[in-house]
Order: sequence, then C-alpha cells, then structure tokens
Amino acid sequence: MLPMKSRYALKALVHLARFGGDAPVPVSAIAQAETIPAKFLEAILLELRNAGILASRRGKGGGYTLLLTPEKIGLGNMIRLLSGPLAPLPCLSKTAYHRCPECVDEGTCAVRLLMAESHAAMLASLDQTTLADLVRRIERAAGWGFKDIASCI
Amino acid sequence: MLPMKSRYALKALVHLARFGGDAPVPVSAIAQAETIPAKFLEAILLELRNAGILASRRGKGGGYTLLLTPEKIGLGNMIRLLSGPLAPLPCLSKTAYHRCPECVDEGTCAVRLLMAESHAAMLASLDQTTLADLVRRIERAAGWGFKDIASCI
DNA sequence: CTTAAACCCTAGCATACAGGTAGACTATCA
DNA sequence: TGATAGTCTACCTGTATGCTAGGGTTTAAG
Repeated sequence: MLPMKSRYALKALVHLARFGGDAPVPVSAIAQAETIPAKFLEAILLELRNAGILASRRGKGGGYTLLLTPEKIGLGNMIRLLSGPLAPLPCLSKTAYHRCPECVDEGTCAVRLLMAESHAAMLASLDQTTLADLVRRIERAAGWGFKDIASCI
Repeated sequence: MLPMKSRYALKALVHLARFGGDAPVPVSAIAQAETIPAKFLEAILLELRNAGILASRRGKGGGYTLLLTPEKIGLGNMIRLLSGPLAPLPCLSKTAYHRCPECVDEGTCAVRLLMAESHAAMLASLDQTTLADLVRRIERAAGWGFKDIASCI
C-alpha cells in the first residue's frame, strides 16, 4: 500500500498545480479542500519545501507555491522522496540497491525473477509521469465524466 | 516491499516444485537450502497447507509435498493469501476493494489515476504467472548463466 | 505596535505489523 | 521406545505509520 504521506503529497501538489497560481496557498486551504489532517499536511509540505520542490512564504497572506514547473516534477521521485524506494525488493531498487542477505544466488532467485517484470513496468509508468501529465489526466477525467479508468490512461 | 513471508513462501514452493518429487520434503531441508529461519518457515508452510496448496505428512520421513500441480498455482493469489491485497490503494484492489474515506471524488482522484496503470501491469504479470512458469524461468536463467535480467523474462 | 494569520520546529504517542522465537504436544516409523 | 517431524499456542521486540500538541517566529494589515 502506498503510504498516506505520499497520497496526501500527491493530492496537495495537484491542488497547487491546478488552483495555485502565483499567490501562495495556505496549508489550511489545501487541507480543507482535499480532506487531509492539517498538521500532518504541514509536515509533508515542509519536507517538499526542504527538497526544493515547493517555496513557502510565512506570515499573513503566506502559504506554499510550486517552485518547479509541473513538467519538471517527476512523480516517481516524489514518492521515493517521501516514502523511500519504490522497489518490491532491495535487489531490484534503482536508487537503493543492496543484496538480500538470505539470497543464495541473485541470478536465479525466484522472487527476483518473479518481481522484475512488473517492477520494470511500474518504474516505466511512475518515472515517466510528471505532475503536468497527471493534471492533464485529471482534467480529462473530470471533463469527460468518469466512466472507466481505462479511458483515463 | 514484498514481505519476507511471501518471499520465503515463493522460494519454498519453487524448491518443492524443483526438488520435491513424490517424497515429502521436511521443513528443515528447505530452510537449510534456502537459508530461511526454520520455525518461521514452519508457520508459513502450515498456512499454505491450510489453504490447500500443500500436503503434509507427520512423523519420521514426513514433510511437505505440493498438493496442486505447479501449473495450477497462481503466484498472484499466493502472495495475496500470505500478505494481503496486491493493490497500492484500497480503491484499486480487485479482491478487497473499498473506498478511501478521505477521497473527495474517486473518478478524478490524482492518486488513483497515477497508480492505476502500473498496478494493472503488475496484476497482468503476477496473476498470469504460475509456479510452473517461474520454475521454467529459473532453469533458463541457471542454464544460460546470468547475464541480464531482461533476458530472463 | 498590536494582532492575527501563517509557516517552522520539536516532541510525543497509540496502534499495528513485521519478523521472528519458545516450548509443548502429537503423529509416524524403525 | 526413541528419534524424527508436523501442529499449535503464545509471546516478544523493534520499527513504521499516522497522526496530535504546543510552542516559536515571521509577516502584513489595521
């Protein structure tokens, strides 16, 4: 399961991309619109700011804005940033590879051979999708009315 | 990350399919060959037996055997059985669907739209692979010598 | 200059799950 | 009858998740 932290972050980024122009959006506004616990979201947005994805302004009239354009925000890396490696096995991780200590022979490991294919597909999907792509997908789904998820891919 | 429970189970099943003929294989033998903690593996094999995938014989000369042929053991369901749903979101689960309580509109949910594609790919891979397929893949990898994981898919 | 809005930062906390371990009991075979 | 091997119950420890509390600090507006 994708942790709530990453889910909330995704929703918040999409919210900023869609509704936040140049004016900063306060945490409370995002929290309310997306039904996310405000204090928790605060911590998440702070992490994104420290990672250089968001900019913040303090004080009255403050809030968060995107620091990068949506085209430059890769969602695979977003999730990695907040919730660690995407791989189902340490020995399949692109960014945090390490051998499984119990594995007798990595080359013929059943688990690795089973998971490799689907993990590659997942990487291909997540690492090539940007925030801009996702927003487009959402607006198509919203415009068309929702019928089938297959039509939104 | 795929839990150790499922990883151990996969290795044990492959071991049984490859090296266990009609004669029962004791837990200790599998545990040693695959470097799995014996008592933990015991519990796992018991679950597989209760699920109707393995048969057991007690006492001296006892052990576990496959109850189903490897062609009939689907690995997606295997993992579901031991570690719960495969889906990254409750609202994408084929076998355990339920709405995310915080989701404003499922049809235009950013997280769902992002994960749907890669999850579908994962299902396509795991739910169509049987134990027999995996064993074939392993023997090809073993026979050819390991060069690149891509050549083993 | 005060007040209210907002981010910043540190702590803590309840629950659940992962990944086991221990030990007694029972069945089977030589 | 002893050794082997599955069955069952119980427990345990560490770590992660998903938050909440509460203070501090900055900023803008009145």
